[in-house]
Amino acid sequence: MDPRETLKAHILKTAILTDAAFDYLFSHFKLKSFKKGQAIISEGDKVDHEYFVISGCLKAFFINDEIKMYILQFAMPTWWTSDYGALYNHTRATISVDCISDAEVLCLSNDDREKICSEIHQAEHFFRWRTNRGYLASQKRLLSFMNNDTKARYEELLAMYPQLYNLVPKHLIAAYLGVSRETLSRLYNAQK
Amino acid sequence: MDPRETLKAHILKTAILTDAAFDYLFSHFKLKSFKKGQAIISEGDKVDHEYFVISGCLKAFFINDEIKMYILQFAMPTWWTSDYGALYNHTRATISVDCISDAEVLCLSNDDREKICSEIHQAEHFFRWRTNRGYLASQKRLLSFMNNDTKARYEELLAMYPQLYNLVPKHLIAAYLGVSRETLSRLYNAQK
DNA sequence: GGGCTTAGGTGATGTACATCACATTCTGCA
DNA sequence: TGCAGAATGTGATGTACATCACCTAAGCCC
Repeated sequence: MDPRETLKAHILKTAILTDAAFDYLFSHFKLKSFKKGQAIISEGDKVDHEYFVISGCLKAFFINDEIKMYILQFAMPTWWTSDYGALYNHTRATISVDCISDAEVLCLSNDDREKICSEIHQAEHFFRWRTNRGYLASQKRLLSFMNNDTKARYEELLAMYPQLYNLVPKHLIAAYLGVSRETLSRLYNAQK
Repeated sequence: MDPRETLKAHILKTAILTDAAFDYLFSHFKLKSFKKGQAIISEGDKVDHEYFVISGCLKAFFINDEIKMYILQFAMPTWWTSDYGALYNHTRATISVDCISDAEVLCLSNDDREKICSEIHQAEHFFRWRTNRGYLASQKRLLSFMNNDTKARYEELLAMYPQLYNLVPKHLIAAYLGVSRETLSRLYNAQK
């Protein structure tokens, strides 16, 4: 769970970096610890960092008309999260991020990412591939939304992240699936 | 509508390239023309190219259990499309691409893209930003799916792409919105 | 450890949508 | 130009889900 080694192993899966280059890159990250329930990005905030999860679990979510919450992403260790729309377009946060459990994250500022990307070709390569994976995951989820009913999406989610079942309260799973907590409850309590 | 100038203007919005570098990059693209209705990628195909639309309109879609079609993307001029999952993971196409109207596209192979990205840092930069924009669009659409009803999504789509209303048959718009053609028909024929 | 907050279950009811069925128009092409 | 197939409209009916209302059980906190 060493932050430096976690990030290093993660990046070296897709990029080739000398130790010196990685050390330089790593010097731009700041380690922060958060408590369960603590907010990292709140709606309306200025957003200038993205976050790499070392331990714990975050959620990135959107709240509409002050009532309903939709979860865009559960961020587990080695996942990246932020309000990327706000981060890239320099607008205020519409997506919030907070901690489902105590968590440690590595923070990287938008400016530093762009600086590193322009200085180190392989860093740009890494971030291209990371974004690409995010794009494919998002597209897959979109298709699943159009194509599958709630039950199928629920089973798909648990098959992909079995830890979630114990880690995350059920109403948050409902908010990820885009259904009411009542519907989710009825789903897995149904006879058969 | 010169293909070379269209691509050049598109790329120079996010990357800095000398004329020579752009010429080199451009030499890897092949121009192809397609007729309305013609398939570019069919389910089960080996996928090794992505496509930059010069003129016309394509659709990228998924068909489930041989019956229902879901449209992931209408690709208009200066848009990129492919089955990126298959392209990056070297698997067979699950997403198909075909032509809604006659179309001209520039084709770039996966190998050539990776080659260019490793040779030209600014090309890697461009493709990172392109993917990033796709990711943000996909995330926005996902949120819209969870948060808005069909009518709101229909109006959102037409506000963003007014040309679609005349260019694209309504049952394809329904397939993009993820509702039945009947529901869409009733929606905009409703009194008021 | 009593009370308060949060998570979760369950019934009753309403609604947006799918589905099926069929009618009507449009369009391309032999 | 006339016909086949595609696109579109519309009614009747079924269903998955939301919503509201209320209940129980499990943290958590001074």
